[in-house]
Amino acid sequence: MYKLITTDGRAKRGEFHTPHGVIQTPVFMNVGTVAAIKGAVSTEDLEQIGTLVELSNTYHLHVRPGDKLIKQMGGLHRFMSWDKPILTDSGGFQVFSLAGLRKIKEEGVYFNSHIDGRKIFMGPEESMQIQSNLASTIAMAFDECPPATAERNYIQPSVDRTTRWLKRCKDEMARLNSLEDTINKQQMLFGINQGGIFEDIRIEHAKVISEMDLDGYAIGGLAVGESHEDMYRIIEATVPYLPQNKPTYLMGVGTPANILEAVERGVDFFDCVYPSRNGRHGHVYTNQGKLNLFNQKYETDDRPIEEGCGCPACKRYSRAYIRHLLKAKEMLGMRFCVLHNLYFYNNMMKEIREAIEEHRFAEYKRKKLDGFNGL
RNA sequence: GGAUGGGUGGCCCAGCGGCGACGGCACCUGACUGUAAAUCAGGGACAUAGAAACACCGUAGGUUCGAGUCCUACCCCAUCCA
Repeated sequence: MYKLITTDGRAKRGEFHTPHGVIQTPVFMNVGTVAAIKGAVSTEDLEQIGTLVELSNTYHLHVRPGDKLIKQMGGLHRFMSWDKPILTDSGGFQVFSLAGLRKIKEEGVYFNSHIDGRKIFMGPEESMQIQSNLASTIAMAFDECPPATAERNYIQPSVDRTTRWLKRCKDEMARLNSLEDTINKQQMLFGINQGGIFEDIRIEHAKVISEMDLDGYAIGGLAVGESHEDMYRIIEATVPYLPQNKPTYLMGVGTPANILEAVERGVDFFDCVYPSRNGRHGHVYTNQGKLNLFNQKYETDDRPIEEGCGCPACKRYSRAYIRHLLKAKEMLGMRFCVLHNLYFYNNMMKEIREAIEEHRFAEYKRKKLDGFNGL
């Protein structure tokens, strides 16, 4: 259940109530695809860096260790010892990212496993069954995420099929939630809007799926190669056609600047691999922009990544030390960078929530963007 | 003193007459958006921010249209013998 606390322009400050607790929005979900945030980040760490929601992936957990195993181990929450909300992505993104290893049909998608090449079939029903076994808080509908380069005549039939798949997802989810041995009988389902960079297709699709009374709605298929201008234009055009009494989730986005722009356009949920992947690659976020700690100029830099930052890395360690760890390929270096970046994102969302509550989001956003220096 | 093997970017090394010199590591730089990513790409042998020109394989000669590659001498390193 989504409760709107206040608005500031089109920016929304809300609370999303789930069986695993309340999610304060806008929120950034921390991505742990295979039930682990890459970079040796533990569940205790997540508690320290202010993580509100963890995100995992249907396709990846189905391939390894297997959703049935996770069900046998009591579900994803128990398996990874995390009792706050978990959102599972449906495998729809893998239709995009593993494009070379799959075939799309009306019934679903045939993948060749990226691990051992074996055939895996995933359609809407399979995705829901897997997510039900994982027992995540929120399940995502199984969609096709087409690339930004896709033309109208590819996008339209793809979106139509995604709509048909969504109906099948909804029916299957209802069936699974009513079964005796389902772990999370209150599993929620978010639908996904598609339509590439074509506003009319996006809007039409938003209208159709809005009538399906789902728990939340996502905008998918962005940040897949289109320009920022196109991305912001599509968000701005689409959000008003999604239910305002439900959360809106912009999938896979993005940079701190992307998030600020999208919050301003009414988005509540975000996720992105940037903070963790960039962290592993030694790129760290600060309010003055992004630093590449591999750069020689940090060799003897005794300052923390960011002065005044409350993350476990900044409270104690210098840029020079972390650079050394990274250069020496010590996992600790990556770990510090990932912890810092996730803290930075989680903390920025907290600041965003406060700014909206105090109706000074526009000013907050402007100052933040000025500081980022094009981040 | 003798024998043998060897000296090629910061390091390890390929090369066996067409090389303006392969590869790895290290170094420098960049990319990464619902994670096939602790990954990927680019750079540099002298010089340069980069490009062009000039230059390059221990040193000095020689043979050859052409030499890192063949020959001679010398210097250095390693191992063995005295």
